[in-house]
Amino acid sequence: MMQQRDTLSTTFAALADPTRRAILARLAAGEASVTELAAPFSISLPAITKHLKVLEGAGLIRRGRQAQWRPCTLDAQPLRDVADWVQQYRKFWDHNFDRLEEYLREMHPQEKKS
Amino acid sequence: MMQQRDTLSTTFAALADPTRRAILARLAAGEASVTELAAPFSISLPAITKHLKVLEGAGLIRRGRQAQWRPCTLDAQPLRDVADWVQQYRKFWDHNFDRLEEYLREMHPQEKKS
DNA sequence: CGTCTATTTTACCTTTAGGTTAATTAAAAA
DNA sequence: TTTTTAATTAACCTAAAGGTAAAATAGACG
Repeated sequence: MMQQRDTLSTTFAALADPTRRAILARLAAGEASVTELAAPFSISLPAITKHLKVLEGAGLIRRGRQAQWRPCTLDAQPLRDVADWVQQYRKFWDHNFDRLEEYLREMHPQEKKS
Repeated sequence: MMQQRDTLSTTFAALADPTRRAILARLAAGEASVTELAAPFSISLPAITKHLKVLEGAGLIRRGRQAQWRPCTLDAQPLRDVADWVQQYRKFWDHNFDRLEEYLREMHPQEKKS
């Protein structure tokens, strides 16, 4: 019933699976092929392919071509949006939030927050 | 096929819906009843009840009782876990990450990261 | 060409997510 | 006690998520 999801929903949905988060963690260490990414898991290769499509659809990975391999690389940009979103709520758990925010304003005066 | 999800997966799944994120945003402004939370949306009350159960299951809200009302309040603790998780990837988008991390060490030497 | 390796597509299955309407519970209030 | 307001439960529907096995595609290589 939600045919065209907003970006943040797509990102969160992609992150809501431990296999996919493990794939991202692996890619943080560098490029990897589908078979390499599949190795730690007990699920089938087509299942991995599907997970990779979800991650690609969320813009969290990019895919290349080298012969018959499809090397995957991490793209953390959507994670930045997640960080920006969640940091709105920081004041609800961190009482030192105001000091941190002040620091960020001083440190990166050019980076405007929405 | 995933009968008992890990905490982070449950949290991300709860956040993967715009209605639920809007409910959290509303609760950031303070306690609200179910009817109040439902007001901005065009979906039925039972649907809201379900969303609230998902949020409660993820530990993102708590529910009280006042007469026939069930006031909801925000609990941002799981969002802290999200922030901790996503910040692992900060170096992939933020080149000033190292400086920020250093600052955090100086500012909050008592707060250890996992 | 035929074959091996890497990956995807197809077709299918089962469970879950998100929604509905109608009925029910709970508490206040007339 | 009956009614009104607030919210949930029950029963149901449809679509999407996550998985499978088997077949198909793509490219390297003997």
